[in-house]
Amino acid sequence: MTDTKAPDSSRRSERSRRAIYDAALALVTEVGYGRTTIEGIAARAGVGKQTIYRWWPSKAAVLLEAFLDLADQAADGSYDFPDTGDLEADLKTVLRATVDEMNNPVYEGPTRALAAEGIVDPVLGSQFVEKLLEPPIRLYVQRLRSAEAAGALRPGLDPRTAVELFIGPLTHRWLLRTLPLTHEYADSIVEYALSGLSPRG
Amino acid sequence: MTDTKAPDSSRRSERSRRAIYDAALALVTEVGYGRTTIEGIAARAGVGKQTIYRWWPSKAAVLLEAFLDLADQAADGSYDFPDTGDLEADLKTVLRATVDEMNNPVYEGPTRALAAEGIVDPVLGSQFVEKLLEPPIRLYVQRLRSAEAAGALRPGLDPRTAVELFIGPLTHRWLLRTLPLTHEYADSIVEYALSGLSPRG
Amino acid sequence: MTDTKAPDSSRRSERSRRAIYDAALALVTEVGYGRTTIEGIAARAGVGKQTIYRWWPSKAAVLLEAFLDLADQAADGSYDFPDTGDLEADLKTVLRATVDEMNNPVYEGPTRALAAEGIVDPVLGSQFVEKLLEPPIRLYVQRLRSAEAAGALRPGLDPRTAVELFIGPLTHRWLLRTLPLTHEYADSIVEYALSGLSPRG
Amino acid sequence: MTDTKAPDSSRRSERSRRAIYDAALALVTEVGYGRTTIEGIAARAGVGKQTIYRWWPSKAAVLLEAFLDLADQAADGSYDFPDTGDLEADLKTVLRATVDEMNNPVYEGPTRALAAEGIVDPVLGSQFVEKLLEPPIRLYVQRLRSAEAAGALRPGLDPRTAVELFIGPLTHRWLLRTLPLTHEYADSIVEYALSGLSPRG
DNA sequence: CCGTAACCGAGACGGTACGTCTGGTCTTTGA
DNA sequence: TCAAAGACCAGACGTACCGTCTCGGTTACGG
Repeated sequence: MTDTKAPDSSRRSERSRRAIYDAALALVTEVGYGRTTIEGIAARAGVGKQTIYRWWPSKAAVLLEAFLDLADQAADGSYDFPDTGDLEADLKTVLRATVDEMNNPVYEGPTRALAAEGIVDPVLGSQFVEKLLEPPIRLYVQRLRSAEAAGALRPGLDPRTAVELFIGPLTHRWLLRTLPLTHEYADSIVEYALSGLSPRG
Repeated sequence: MTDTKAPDSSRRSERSRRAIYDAALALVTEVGYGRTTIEGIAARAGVGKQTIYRWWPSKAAVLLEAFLDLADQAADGSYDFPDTGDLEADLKTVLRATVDEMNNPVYEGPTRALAAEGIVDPVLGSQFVEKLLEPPIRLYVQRLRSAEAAGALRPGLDPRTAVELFIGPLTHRWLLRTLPLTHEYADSIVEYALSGLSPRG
Repeated sequence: MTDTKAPDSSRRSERSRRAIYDAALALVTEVGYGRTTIEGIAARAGVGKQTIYRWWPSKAAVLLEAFLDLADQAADGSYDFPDTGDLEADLKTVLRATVDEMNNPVYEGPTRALAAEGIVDPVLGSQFVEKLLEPPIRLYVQRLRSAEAAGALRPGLDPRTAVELFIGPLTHRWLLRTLPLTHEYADSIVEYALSGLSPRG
Repeated sequence: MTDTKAPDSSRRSERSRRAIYDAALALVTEVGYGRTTIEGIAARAGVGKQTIYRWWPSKAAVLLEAFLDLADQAADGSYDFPDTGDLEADLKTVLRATVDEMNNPVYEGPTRALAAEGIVDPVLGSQFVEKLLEPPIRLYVQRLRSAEAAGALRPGLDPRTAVELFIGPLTHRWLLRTLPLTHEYADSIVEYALSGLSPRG
């Protein structure tokens, strides 16, 4: 046995959890992920270190939950994907919004830190993907299916692969900072992906 | 002035540098990036810690150089991009090779570690991009220009954006581990990007 | 404020303290003071370095306490000064014992090291004097006062100065190793100091 | 054989030696013995480290020589001991001068440092004693012999032991800082030692 | 008068230890 | 009965010096 005891989650202090979330997010934005330490979070939250170790396995896990909590509060369940009937316009709307989010300094720091951690740590990575990335991707897939039904897409395409044709390039530029992420770039991606690079017959 | 003194690189020990590269790569593959320490590298290389700190600013910088050195040795100046006249086939060849590299456990560990570090540290990130990513991208751009000249591409496309339509989705799957990276996926990306997702007129 | 935090001494681990004392004394006798390091003490005591730095400001301070602890154990409260009525004999007895102690290799190493450190570091020096040197000196002073009352000493002498007439020369030979420290020397000191160097009237 | 080569002292750079002496003394008075390093001396003297290691075995040896050189310059060969015919007065004159020297901050730092080092390192200690302490002691011995011849001392006394009755207590107070070193103390020592502590017959 | 052998300044090197910081565990204490 | 507080073992951090070792440059003999 490694775990001597499993903590009783019903007795968990809501107060402490909130304080830990707040402290973690504040520290990450103030000093960056690398200089954020568990000791620092505990001190700032007015909480014993053990209270953190009891409930989370790592600094990244704390931050992921804190970030999800933040996102939940912001989202109010408002998750949806526009469907005006014009696929190209809808995709541009969403990708431009994504670009704005990626350029928003409030989210950028923590998200980069989590993505980086997830790249190296598969367990965290899968949580990151499942909880943060998959939900919007599923909305893309839905929208593409409806477009296919409406004859706005070639039939027989794999929707997952198609989605990645849009978000792959964006993520690439964002993570690797090769070139600036702009609305124009988002528009180009949509146009190129829909029309194809080959000359039209 | 930040640096009070710059070391005299003409007196640098080639022997030590090589030993440090070897030790760094070995440790990263054996115990992972997170558990690789500068002390560990120094000990394994039979080198004083100061010899590392004298020449590199961080663990990541050591590893980046070590990895570049490794790549240089492997490459033998063989960098080129196939140009058989068949753009689609050439792109598939290259993307499949990229997939193989990304799945090769020898390169995967250090590359992920460096990418992750670069995501969080802009200075390292720009070096990572410039030294590892840009060279192949420039070959893509060349190939696309030659295709455009041959009438195999729609005229007026931005070649950088076009390149990212291919490598963006691949990088996305690789870094975020959303779905397995296969040759089939590489082929699909090429086909989708060239033909476009919209129904052909 | 210099000290940001003072550790809570009520939660101090007695186990660690003992282990540190033992390790420190063992190392000093085995390899000498100069080659005794805080890292070495910590390793030998099976203790984190911080546990030493938390409670002592320096290697010398650790050793002083360890040595005092050793002396306390040895002493059993047995501190006293002979008073047979024969001042000269009593002084010879005590000075001969002091000579024996100074020649005892078990005590010599640590004591010399502490004395040397105290000579250079006034803070440590005052502790060394107060805790190790003063107690026996006070016994001398008492004995001399009783001798004065008994008419065995010239009246009006400053007892501190008188004491130093005995222990000063001994300490001088011991610290500076000018000539060997023998019982004969101790006897001579007592005789010379009591009778004076001038011809008797 | 341990030393492979002995350096050729005839080719030694006088310039470097002087610069090293100056740097060593300056550093010791500025930052103290403990924080004076061979690297620091070399840098300050504008000298390669090897030039120090070539000619001296240790930091203490450098400082001892530097200090002897300083003393030689100050002394101008003026070494002598007053002999007015009044032994008590002569001794007080000399001891008061010694007290002044011990209290002189210019000499105090380096001398304490050397004494401390000599206490722990027997080789250095014997050099310290032989070169700095013995010469004046020999003058004392001479003066005491002349006093004995003049009938100012009890016959048959061991002059070395007698000398230590004077300088032992002084050294004791100086090194251990038990009580302040004053001219009055010097006078008392002379009086007590000459007349003795016992009541005069 | 010209090599050659040494010292010299400079500083990179393999190391050791420093004192600090953080990770994760274990213990005590107050509410 | 839990959580705050924080001491504990462990060990990496980056720095400072150690003493050794080249490396050119510069004297200063000795053939």
